[in-house]
Amino acid sequence: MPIGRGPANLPADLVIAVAAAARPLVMVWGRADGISQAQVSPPQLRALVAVGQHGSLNLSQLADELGVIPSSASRLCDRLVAAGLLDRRVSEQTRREVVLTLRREGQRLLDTVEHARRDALADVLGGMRLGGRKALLSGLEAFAEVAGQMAEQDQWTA
Amino acid sequence: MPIGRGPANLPADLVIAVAAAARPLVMVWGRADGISQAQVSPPQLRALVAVGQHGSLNLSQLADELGVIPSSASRLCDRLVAAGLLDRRVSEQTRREVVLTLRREGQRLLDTVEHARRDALADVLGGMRLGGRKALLSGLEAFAEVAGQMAEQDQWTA
DNA sequence: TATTGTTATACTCTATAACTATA
DNA sequence: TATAGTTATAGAGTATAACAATA
Repeated sequence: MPIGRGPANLPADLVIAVAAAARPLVMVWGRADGISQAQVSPPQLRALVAVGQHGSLNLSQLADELGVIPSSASRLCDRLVAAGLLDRRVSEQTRREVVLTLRREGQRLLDTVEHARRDALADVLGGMRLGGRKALLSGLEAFAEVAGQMAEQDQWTA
Repeated sequence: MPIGRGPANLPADLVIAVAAAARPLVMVWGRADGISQAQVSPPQLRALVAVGQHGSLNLSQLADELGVIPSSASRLCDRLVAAGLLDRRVSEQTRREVVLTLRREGQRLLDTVEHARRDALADVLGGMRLGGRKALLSGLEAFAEVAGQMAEQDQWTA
């Protein structure tokens, strides 16, 4: 068990309840990705998101982010470059690495997806009471803070 | 705009904040799916989840649930049946339909994924304060209730 | 004739293995 | 020699189109 973690006397009921209650939010979140499928496949969208979040990545980093091997990531980039969504050029520092960045069209696609995601969330939030919205936001922020701390810790550990 | 919905005077800031705060929860949720990848591909897992949630489905219903065409769903089922996770038999009522149900191994795989999901959530929940956990649960439940109502409404509309 | 499902074909995603180029 | 990336090959996922079987 990782240091400073573990099921710290958590009632099992709470975990089960959160897992059940979170499903609709996850489904609404994921639905927005669908509007990009006319232009790119789901793996291609994930690649664009990964590059967008980091600003730029090399091929191995992208493969790690996607949980695939570099070979697969390379082929994925072939198609994104061909589609004009991604830029792949040789690094000027170390000429055996490549630098992946979003092209304008790629960023535009991510913006479209993010906009659709907000619309989908707003659709539900609009039907909630003020108290529910406040609880949701503060609860998600508390979750995000702890999750972020753990991600940092993992980075140091690994 | 659908009747009784729409961005009902929602501050744009709130929507943006929720969209940003929800991302870590969605990521933690999705991470659990990874443990199934030794046995099945992501699309295969989605198919098992869909069948598991409905108890049984015919091929067209499964295709609808997955957002693919029946042809693709048919091929997907070929492999799940071959893997011993899914049962496909001709309906006794209408002999041109098939009835898809989980086999014991398929249900066991879903249970494993659900368990991993709860572990991943518990890992973060354990690092949160009591107030944060309460807010998260009540907020998610409020979201889920509204999302559920909208899903019902859509079913009648469609 | 309309509905349900399967099969043939082609393209994408992926891993394994073998390769080239750089450090 | 080790690292970064690409290419060849093969199996899985998908859509389009054509088909068979049932209602």
